[in-house]
Amino acid sequence: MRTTGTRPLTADDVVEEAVRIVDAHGADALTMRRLADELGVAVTSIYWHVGNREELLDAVIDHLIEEMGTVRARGRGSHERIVTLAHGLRRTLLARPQLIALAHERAQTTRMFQPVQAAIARELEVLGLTGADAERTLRALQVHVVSSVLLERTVDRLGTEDPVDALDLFGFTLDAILATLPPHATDPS
Amino acid sequence: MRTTGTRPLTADDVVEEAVRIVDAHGADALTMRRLADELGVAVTSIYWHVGNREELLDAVIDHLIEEMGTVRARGRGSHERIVTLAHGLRRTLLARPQLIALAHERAQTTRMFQPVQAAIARELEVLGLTGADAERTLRALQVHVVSSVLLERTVDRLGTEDPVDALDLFGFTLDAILATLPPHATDPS
DNA sequence: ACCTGAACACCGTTCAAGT
DNA sequence: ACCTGAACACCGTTCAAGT
Repeated sequence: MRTTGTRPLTADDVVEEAVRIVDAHGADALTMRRLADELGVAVTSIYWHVGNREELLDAVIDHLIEEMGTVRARGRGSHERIVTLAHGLRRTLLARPQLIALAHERAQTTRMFQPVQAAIARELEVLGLTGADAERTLRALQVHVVSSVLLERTVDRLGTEDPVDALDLFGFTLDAILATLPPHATDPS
Repeated sequence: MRTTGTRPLTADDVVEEAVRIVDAHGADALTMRRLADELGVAVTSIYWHVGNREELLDAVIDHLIEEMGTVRARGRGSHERIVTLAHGLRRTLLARPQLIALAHERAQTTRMFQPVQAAIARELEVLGLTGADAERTLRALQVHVVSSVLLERTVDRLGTEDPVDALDLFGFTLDAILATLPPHATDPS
């Protein structure tokens, strides 16, 4: 809630309140009328600041991605560093289920991968992977992280008695992808 | 459109018309009023047959999955047969974008994997994989197929100049997963 | 530049009433 | 058993009007 002073409303005020509602109650709960109420303003004034609901939701995605702290690589070997980056991003994203749902709805999923993209590309270069090969591995990792997170957020409970743990499954395929990479010269393996 | 006779409306009539609308114009276009109009009936009569919109959408998913033809394994080796099953399911699902979107929205994604589940499990058994190990590989393949398809339907064009082909990417990770499997005794490798 | 109320064209759902 | 119209409580958006 913005301060109750006489300062005029800004687009940022609107987006921040929208983020608050989406975070707390999901994207469906973000109606223009509710948003206006929460801001203590007429519905129509929202439109002056953010255009319409579509544009507002895109702004909300941007805001949520910016809020995500930087994911850091750990360990010495590049394989290990990539594993920690992938797991780190997965964890960070799963903590923001509304972002995941929203980004998917609005076909903006790949933007969720950006916070680690450069870091992983750097590690691939250390491994001597460049050009099309690096591109392909990078995309494979992107699809794996983003889509796993996408799916994990919507699993219907399977009929099976002995459910496989999602984290374990994530690591399994991640390892399989990394096994296609060349071992690093200074890798202690 | 059902025949214009005096026969009373059935739940199947409603679901079939709903499938038609979803297939042609997407799930958003499926409003109770439009559906009623298309059936030449009052809105309220829909509720008598299918409960409400939620239940109707679940029925639509069931219908769409049933409509999907059986995916068949090809080739002699189990590795090859699993590859063809995975690719076949992927192709079949991608031909039904509305199913994918709908199933995801309604947290029913894993049902899309059912048409090939038993067939893949059989191949894993041939490879000597049983119990928890088989379960894990099966789930990894499920996550891979379903989530790839999920993501592929919503890719925002990436900024990169030289886009990696989605099919190639799918095969790349699929191969990586299969590389973790034991080679079959009678496999001609 | 910023905000308002009224109005339009939609939604899903309920319910009492008809045959 | 099956279908109806009226009504309720919502939506997003536009637009002319205010300051």
